[in-house]
Amino acid sequence: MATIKDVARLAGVSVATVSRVLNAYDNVRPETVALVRKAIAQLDYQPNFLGRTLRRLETMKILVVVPTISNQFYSRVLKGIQLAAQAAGYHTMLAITNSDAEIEQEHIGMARRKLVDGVIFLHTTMKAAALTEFAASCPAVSACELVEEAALPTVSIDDFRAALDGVRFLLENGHRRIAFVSAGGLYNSSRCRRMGYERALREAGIEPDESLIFDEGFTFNAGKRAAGRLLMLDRLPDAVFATSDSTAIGVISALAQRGIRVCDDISVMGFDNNQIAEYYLPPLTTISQPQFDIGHKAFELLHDKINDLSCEDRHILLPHRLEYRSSVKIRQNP
Amino acid sequence: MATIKDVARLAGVSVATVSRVLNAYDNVRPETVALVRKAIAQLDYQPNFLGRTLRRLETMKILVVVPTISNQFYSRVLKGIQLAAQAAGYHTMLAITNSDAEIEQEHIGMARRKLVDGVIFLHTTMKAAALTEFAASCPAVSACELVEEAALPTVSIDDFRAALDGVRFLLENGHRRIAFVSAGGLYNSSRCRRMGYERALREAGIEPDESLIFDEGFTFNAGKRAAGRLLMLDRLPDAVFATSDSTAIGVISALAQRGIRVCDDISVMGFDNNQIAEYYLPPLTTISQPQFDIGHKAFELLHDKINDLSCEDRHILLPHRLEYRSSVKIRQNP
DNA sequence: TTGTAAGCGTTATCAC
DNA sequence: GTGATAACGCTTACAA
Repeated sequence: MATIKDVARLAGVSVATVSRVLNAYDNVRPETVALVRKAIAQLDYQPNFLGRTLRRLETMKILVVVPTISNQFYSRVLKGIQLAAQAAGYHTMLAITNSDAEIEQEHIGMARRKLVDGVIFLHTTMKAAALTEFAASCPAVSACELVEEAALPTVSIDDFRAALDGVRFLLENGHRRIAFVSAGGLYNSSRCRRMGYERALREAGIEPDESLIFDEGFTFNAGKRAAGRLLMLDRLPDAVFATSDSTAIGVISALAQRGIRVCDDISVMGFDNNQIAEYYLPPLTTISQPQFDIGHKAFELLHDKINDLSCEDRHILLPHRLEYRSSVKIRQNP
Repeated sequence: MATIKDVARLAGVSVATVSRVLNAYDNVRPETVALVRKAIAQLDYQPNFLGRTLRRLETMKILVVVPTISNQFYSRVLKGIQLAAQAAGYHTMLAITNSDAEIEQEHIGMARRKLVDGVIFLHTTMKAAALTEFAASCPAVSACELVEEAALPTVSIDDFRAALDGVRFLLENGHRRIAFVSAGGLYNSSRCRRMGYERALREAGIEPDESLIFDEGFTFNAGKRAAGRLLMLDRLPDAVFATSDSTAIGVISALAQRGIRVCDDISVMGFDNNQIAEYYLPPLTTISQPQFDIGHKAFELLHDKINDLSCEDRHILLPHRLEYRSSVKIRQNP
């Protein structure tokens, strides 16, 4: 493998000059540039970025810490991050944690060992104090989760508001007994959504009923488990508000096996607006999150931090949107 | 940020000794080890891996080049890779190409610039010659695609055989006019599957009919487009063999909008066995690929190459399996 | 058992 | 404009 020295020797110049050419400095004679270019081509030389990295103490890499990539929600956010990162010349590394706090800790050691310039957390389970401590030593951003007390930039939707809107929609359409299927208290976003759910009920004069609240996780299987528990109730609720499309689908699929048809017998609402929400049968009513934008903005915030560790921590809220499809029975206006 | 020098100074030893302690050499006096450990703790020292990386000329990183991560198939393969890599002390980087050859080329430059120790391609669109050339300069493995003529290790299922089995199953159950919906000639795996499809038909004395073959891609949308074209035929086929679950779902969903019910009116078979195949309504009959194992094996092959570039190129075929679910109408035995 | 010093491939700071 | 040369943080002969 040719190095910068080989190029310098062949071109009859110093390594400093080669470096200047490589980095497009403008204080090199055009003839010299040509000479160096020729040597580079002749040797098929590719700069070794490790040298530059060590010298500059920057890796041009970021780490994205994500619970899973099996859910399309994360792939879309990742795509937003990746495109923004790429445009800024950064490469993206991925750490999958399965929401395991220990694995999460292990991976963020990478940042401390200078393997990456910054970290984006998606739906982290880290608590405010830990996040603050970490962010003090390394540029970091929390996406999808707004942890108000933590001192780091965040970008997410307004989860409270989104759940409020969703449940209000169900109530407006005549559904009164509404079950809530969520990932539980592990995530701040889940807690906010639950508060939104409860607020909407109380607004309608309904006291939240613990027996209608199911914390099972955010997977297909979680939905299936929740449906199993729903079926053990004395009577089915009018509607289910699920905090992810996967969970909603798990619920619908399990109910279908018992011959219960969604929309006719019970309404189900999802969250995220993954592609499958559109293609499922029945298509899912869901709260749409701007997944790509969340990712894009997350990188932007991180980039700002990398360039200036002391810059202000912004908390960005992006808009959600209720996407109506036929999994929810609506009141017919006469 | 403390460096190895700071630790050495504080512990009153040389940097060489600190390095020995860090790398757990056994020729250091226990008292000295203790001294160094104390200094490390006191300074909260974290070794900067860039130094080691440059010195050893190894990054302990691999790059996975993948068309998309929106399809759960890839997330599962990735999980297999990542777990195997992690166990061997490697970190995983991700490059998403959208099957764009140019983007693919750009990313593999990373390997040449020594940013990674090796590359795994998932469903690459690179041709045999290009793969061979690349693999000659950098440890590389092709997963999901068996490119027989290329000189690099591969791991995949036997795509010809898998399609053969799938279509035979449809034929055995009385379906005669069978449409084929695939990603087209871009991938070698698609070509093999098509050959399997045609072979199965010919075995049954049926001449493949070009008007029943649709090359639209492997997304939900591709399935939707294919369904649009299916509906323009004089009469619907008995069954559809789709080469991915997403495509199959796209087909089913679009047909449903026209009131055509899968299983009763037409049978649809998928490929991959993503989770959604189990949770869809109707649940999908599909060819199951051992996604996790493909990923795991791919890393194993790459690891062998990294340790010995001259090691033999193995072509590993992993077993597939037909998963029967209700999207296919089966012949009732009397 | 420990220390000295030469590198790994770059870039940056000086001189000239 | 260009060239020496010192750094970046670490590992590893070799010497002691």
